[in-house]
Amino acid sequence: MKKVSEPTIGRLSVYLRLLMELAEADVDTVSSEELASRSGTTAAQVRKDLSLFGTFGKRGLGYSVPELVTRLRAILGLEKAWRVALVGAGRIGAALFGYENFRRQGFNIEAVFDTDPTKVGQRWNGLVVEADAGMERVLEERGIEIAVVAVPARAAQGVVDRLVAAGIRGILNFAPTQLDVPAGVVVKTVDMALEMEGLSYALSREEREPGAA
Amino acid sequence: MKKVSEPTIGRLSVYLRLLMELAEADVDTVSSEELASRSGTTAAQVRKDLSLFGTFGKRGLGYSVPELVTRLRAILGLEKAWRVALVGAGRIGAALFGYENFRRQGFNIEAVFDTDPTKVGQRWNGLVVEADAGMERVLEERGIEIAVVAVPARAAQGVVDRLVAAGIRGILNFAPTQLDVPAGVVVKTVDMALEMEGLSYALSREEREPGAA
DNA sequence: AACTGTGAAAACTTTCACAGCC
DNA sequence: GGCTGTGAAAGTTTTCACAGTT
Repeated sequence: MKKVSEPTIGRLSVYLRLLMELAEADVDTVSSEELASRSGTTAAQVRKDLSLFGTFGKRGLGYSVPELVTRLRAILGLEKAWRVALVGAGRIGAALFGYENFRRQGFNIEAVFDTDPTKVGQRWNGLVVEADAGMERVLEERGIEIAVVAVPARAAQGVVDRLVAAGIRGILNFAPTQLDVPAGVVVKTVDMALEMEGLSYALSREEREPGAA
Repeated sequence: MKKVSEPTIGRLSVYLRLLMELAEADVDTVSSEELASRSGTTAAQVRKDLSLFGTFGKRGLGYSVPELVTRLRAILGLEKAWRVALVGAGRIGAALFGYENFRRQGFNIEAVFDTDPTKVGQRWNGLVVEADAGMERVLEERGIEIAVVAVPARAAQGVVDRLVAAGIRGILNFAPTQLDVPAGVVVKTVDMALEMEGLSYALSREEREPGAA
């Protein structure tokens, strides 16, 4: 298989979301042009992205919505349910825990950890917040595959080292810090402050040089 | 000025964060190599990124930490305090409201809106959650410049249209949906489900073809 | 006629490599 | 000697444009 870029994978996720909406509305065929306009890209880009994984469309017709949903779910590894642990039961952790879009795509949070003794023992919608100290054992017992790290920046690398040692190979990181992990472990960082600074840059540039995008 | 790419701006934010840590630790000089290794990029990339905005370093020596902090803050538009409104007082809104890194970089949340009558009137750390209906007036009265949209996907476009009509030109969007805005309005979307699907893709690919990055 | 799949071209981003300065 | 600033080269991603299929 050819090499597939990060932005391509992001767009595939977007297409999948749109396709699921279309399927919901009983639309059964869609063109690359339609997918493009709904996802803010171009028809050629949609076709190129999909063509990296096979030929799913019918010339003259477009793509079958149900088929493409199935294909994209397979490509993105969303046919199985992933077992997820949440490390850090603060506000960001709570937000994620309640985030419906996670569950819907098959990401099941099956353990929550925190160091704070006042949080340990709390019931979160049927799950009990567990002490950080027993994390490794619980991860193994429950076959957790993905961890969401929602702890303060200074604690993040330590947590990640323990997760990696416990065999976790996928990490979604909310701590605004660079994380070092060995090859074979995948980290995605969600950095809200960084996006906000991107806005700040764009807005102040518009003030300085009106007309710039 | 030359055109500056999105990834460059993201890296500048990362450099700034590192530089502030270095300044905290009273380090006064740093090389591109050092910045690069701490931010997961290359020395050439650091120098190229900075050189787009001026010549800040000293050959043979490196960069002055305090000077570079000042310069980057100016470049990113972080010298002023931005007035921010939060639309949606759910869990994601609450997480953002308490997020220290926002406040620290000068993003001050000065209004919170929600449609839910049980939320309206709640005190959030000194701020009162206000009814969505009065949003436009409050935005204007308080001179709000940036809005954070943390409402359900189906409500997001409607909210954004109202924000744009009220003169907001910068939006940080947490709703997993494509938003249409006129030219001159900047939207950054934080999409956690999308990042999670990126992890799913990477992990299931490793299972299928071991050894792939 | 409508629309996909895809090589080739264009645009963009990163890396290299070295001259120039401290 | 150490390190920056930067043109030129390499690599990557997007767009174009059209042959091919239904």
